[in-house]
Amino acid sequence: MTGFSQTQVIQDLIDRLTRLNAAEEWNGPLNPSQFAALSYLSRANRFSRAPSHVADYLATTRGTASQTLKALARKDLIAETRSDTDKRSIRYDITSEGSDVLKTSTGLSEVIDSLGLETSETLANSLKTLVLAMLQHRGGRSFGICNTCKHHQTSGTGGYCQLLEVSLSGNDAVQICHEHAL
Amino acid sequence: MTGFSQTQVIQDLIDRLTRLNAAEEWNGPLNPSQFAALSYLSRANRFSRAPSHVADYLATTRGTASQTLKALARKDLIAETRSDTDKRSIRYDITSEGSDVLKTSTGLSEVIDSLGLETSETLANSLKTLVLAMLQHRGGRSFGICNTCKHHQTSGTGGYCQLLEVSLSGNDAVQICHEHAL
DNA sequence: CACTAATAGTATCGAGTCGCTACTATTGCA
DNA sequence: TGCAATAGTAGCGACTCGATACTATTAGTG
Repeated sequence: MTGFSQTQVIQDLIDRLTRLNAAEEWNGPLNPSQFAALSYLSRANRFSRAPSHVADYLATTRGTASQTLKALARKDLIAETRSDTDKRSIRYDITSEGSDVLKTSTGLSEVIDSLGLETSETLANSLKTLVLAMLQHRGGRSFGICNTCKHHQTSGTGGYCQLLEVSLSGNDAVQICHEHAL
Repeated sequence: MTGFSQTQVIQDLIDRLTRLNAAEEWNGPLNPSQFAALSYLSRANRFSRAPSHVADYLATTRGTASQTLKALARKDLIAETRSDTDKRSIRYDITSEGSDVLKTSTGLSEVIDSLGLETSETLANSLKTLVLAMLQHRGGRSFGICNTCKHHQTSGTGGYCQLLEVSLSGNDAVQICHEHAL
């Protein structure tokens, strides 16, 4: 009798998109969680590749993230490096095998590519708004690109982070940082 | 060094949205899959509540869908009804307990509600385009609302389906049908 | 400087997803 | 009548997921 509210419609669309994407992401040897973690590690800078950062980014717990990372390490797609300065912490770097796995394009990316410029522009903006609102709602970090951060200082080749007090390579500066703030 | 392509940005946003939504959907006694299946059953008409339809809608296999539905039935959130005409097929109807579980609002719906009319309108349209493209890409059904279908005929109180050759209640006509076509 | 708290990571548990293969009924069709 | 298609399920192995409990290590405070 009653129709559906706009909120319900959107929620349903997101749910379906989620499922379709997940079905598509069972790509090769990885499941969606592993794929997401691997993809994150490939784009995060060296200060943001610890299990706890992955957990934050994937909106899960440290325990679960730890297991997922161990699974990826078992497959030699990532390699673990212990920190010198803090003996508790670990950093996972992507291996060349890991990079190769990410290169195989998913069904989703093909679909997005076929969407047309204006449509994908609108889509990107809508999604950005929604994701930011979600993050704010649950008090999560936004994880932005290093060189768009208020702590970033340009200097010669790379840059400098005023928060961590380290100099940044050109590569560091264009990757995702967990400390990102505006 | 290199930036990110628009496609990559969108794919990442969808991945994050997926994870945030999934984290939010571990609502009460259900996991995301169970929640999605229950939600679908609450909105599907009586011709569309079989395990295979759920599998189609959730973009998974019959085996997995069967297990998820058994789990929901064990919790008395849905009840199974065997068909009289086809002794192979089963229909799962939502129980009142099941409806109650769906009433608890998720974090996602709260966020969408807070988004503003214009923004949510744009979001809905973008998502619709993307989901339809995804479905087309993988050859899935669109699962539209019964009374927007080309087989639907208005008649007095409810309607009539020319494909299934059955008369429809007013309730049937506003629910999701797996046979939906334009 | 010692002691307590916070933090980083992990192991383990139980329930469940997921793709897959194999299997049983039942129905449709030629 | 017989064979193929269809509907649903069981079981397998790998894995996710939240939760809890645990070990190191580091930070902060008196």
